[in-house]
Amino acid sequence: MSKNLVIVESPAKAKTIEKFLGNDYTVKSCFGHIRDLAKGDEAIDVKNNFLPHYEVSEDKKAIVAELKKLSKEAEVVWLASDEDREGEAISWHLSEVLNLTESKTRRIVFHEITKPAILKAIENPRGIDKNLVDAQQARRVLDRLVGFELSPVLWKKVKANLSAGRVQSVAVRLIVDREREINVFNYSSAFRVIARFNVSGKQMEAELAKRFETEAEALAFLEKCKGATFTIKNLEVKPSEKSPAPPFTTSTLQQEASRKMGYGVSITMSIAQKLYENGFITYMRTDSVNLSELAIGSAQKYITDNFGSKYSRPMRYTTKNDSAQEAHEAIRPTYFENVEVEGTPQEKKLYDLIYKRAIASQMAKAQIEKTIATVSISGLPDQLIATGEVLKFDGFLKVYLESTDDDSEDENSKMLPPLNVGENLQLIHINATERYSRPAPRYTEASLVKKLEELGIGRPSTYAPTISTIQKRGYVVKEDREGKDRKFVTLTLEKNEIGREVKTEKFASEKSKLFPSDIGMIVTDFLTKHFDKIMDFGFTASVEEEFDKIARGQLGWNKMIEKFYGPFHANVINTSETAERQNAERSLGADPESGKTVYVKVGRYGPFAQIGENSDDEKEKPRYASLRAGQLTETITLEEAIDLFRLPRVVGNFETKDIKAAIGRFGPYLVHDSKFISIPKTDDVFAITIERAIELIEGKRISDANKLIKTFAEDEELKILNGRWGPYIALGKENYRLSKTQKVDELTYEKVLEIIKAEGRPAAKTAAKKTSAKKVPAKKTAAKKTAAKKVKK
DNA sequence: CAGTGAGCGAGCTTCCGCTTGACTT
Repeated sequence: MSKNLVIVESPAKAKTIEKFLGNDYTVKSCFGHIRDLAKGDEAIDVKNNFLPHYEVSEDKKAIVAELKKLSKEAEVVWLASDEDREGEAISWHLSEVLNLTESKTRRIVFHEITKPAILKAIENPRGIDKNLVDAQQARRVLDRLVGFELSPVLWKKVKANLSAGRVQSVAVRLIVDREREINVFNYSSAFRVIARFNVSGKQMEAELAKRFETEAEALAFLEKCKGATFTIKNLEVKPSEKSPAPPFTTSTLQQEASRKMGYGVSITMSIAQKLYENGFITYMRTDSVNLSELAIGSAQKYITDNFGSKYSRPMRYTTKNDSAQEAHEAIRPTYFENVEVEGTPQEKKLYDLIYKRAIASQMAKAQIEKTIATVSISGLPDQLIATGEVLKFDGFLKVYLESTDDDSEDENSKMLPPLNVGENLQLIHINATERYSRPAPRYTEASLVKKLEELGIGRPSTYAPTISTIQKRGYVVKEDREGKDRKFVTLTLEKNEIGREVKTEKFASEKSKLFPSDIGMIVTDFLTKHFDKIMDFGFTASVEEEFDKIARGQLGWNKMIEKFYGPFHANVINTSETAERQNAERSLGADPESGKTVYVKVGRYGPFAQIGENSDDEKEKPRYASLRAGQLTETITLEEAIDLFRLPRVVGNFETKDIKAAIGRFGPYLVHDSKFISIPKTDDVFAITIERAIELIEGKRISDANKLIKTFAEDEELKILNGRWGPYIALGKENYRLSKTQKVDELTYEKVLEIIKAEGRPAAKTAAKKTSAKKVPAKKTAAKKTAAKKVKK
């Protein structure tokens, strides 16, 4: 048995480090925290100075037993968990659980997994920093107290199974606040004027510096431009430069993968996890932009060898974020020589992104020459401005261009044709187009992570789980919304005549955006009203300051918790006793048909509308109807609510049974003889005729009849069915895929069993994964081609 | 899978952070 036992957090890390150290060292992983607060409400002894009761987690018992055995046999145990608050606590828990004596234990830390860093760490051991451990205990205890005292208040006042916490509740609040901003947003429009000229065979555009608030003003301007002369009055050439972005942290990786590939944050993390486990990239949960000296050196070598030394610009980035703990390196390829790696298409794509971002961060700035041309208009004081950009030196743009969140109207700078001061331009046309202002955009998963990181809320390891939690609780939904039509006016001056056109555009269409639900809004309002301190965006930052004081030994952790818990707990008790039950009830007005009041509120099965009062009288019973997806009790109008009661509606009678039309969870449907038939998007549920309904029913009968291809005498659960993607095997409720080359006639019972066995899991899942991979928009990842031609501002 | 909208009443839910598999929800 080896003399030294080294314990790190991650097994992949253990494997790497073992190679750096000699035979005298055994390197094991503890897989993160080995102990946590006990499950129930008794985990913290509030009356006894908040004494925490820790338990070894069920899934860690085996590894703890192994570590116990190995540590007994070893002469020295090296605790090499991460150098941050959580890492220090992991080392402390290890020393407690493994009964390590001080003389036998060494605490070591390193920020990068390179041989020199590890060897240097071994030479500089220290003891466990108990102050830092206490800061972690304060963090842990505070989160438990907040979460486990607030959640039950919600069960009592809103709905069962809900949850609240320091991180998740603020995340939901951000989304609720943003939604309301959008709801009350005042759309205003103004006329944007763009002139197009012909300059010795080439075209160029110039924009008026100001916009006109009204159509009349825009029209008056165009009138004055009739017959005017357009002259280049001034040319200004300004050199400028563009710097590469720092290498990825967890948050920036999630943002770019979302913008460039359309991945949700948890997809990105699981792909990155695979790349890490395969040794292709460094650790993917990090808040640091730091690169090891070794990495900087090898990037420099790669860039010089492949692009030339003028492309190399070794750069050490520093983190701006206060809350960063920087226990790891930035996310980078382990070897810059690996331009590509083996793996799934998704893994290859994400690797490519990480690779390019890291290498670009070590490359020279791009040199850009910006030209601003001012165009005067005879007889008018106004001027038009044309801007152009020429890329003088591409630098890092050779490999990578960061994208931005705001999809603002494309102001892609173009090259200008050669121009001279005093030159008269030949006008093609001038457009004055009505443009609308836009509210702040709704959050995507990734832009929410960005916001949370800015506020110092949450950690790299929790961003993705937090986003899942708030969706799982039903506070937030991620979905697409179809845009609405809006009219806008375009005035055009061409050949000295002014034309007017009214066009239609879609606006407010959304793709994979986060929307609050009624419950999300109710819970946010309730918590903000009664627990404003915890819902404050600065709450985490202020407790972090206290944790830092604890870490510096200036404040006892129990003292800090006591100060917080006193008023908090009193507030919990008070709210629990006095606050009313929340159901977001709202009266919308009178139903024009019956004169009864129309309400909306949230019940056990979700939000619904109600006509008439609750009453004991059988005849006076109110009518109910569920709200549809996307409708909120907060914003639904009386008309929309009344509309809900038009369904289900009897379309007519067919084969002695009624056909009813309604809208369910999966959209509009018909029901006839207790069979359900979806109504296609091209039909209107409210207007569908009996003839059309019968046609759909008969169509469904035919496709159902064609569905069954083959049955087996041996097992009546087993069938060959015809589905959307061709024939497949159905066994009970499980489906299995058939290969394309498989001829259905040749399928015997034995053959089918063989296929099922080989598959090992239902075909439906695999198929779903495949399509989702395909759905990802094929946006340009390679900045290579585009970057050489233009630079996006 | 899809309609419901109640209150005689059991026992459950829940936090944030650190790590990966096991596993078909």
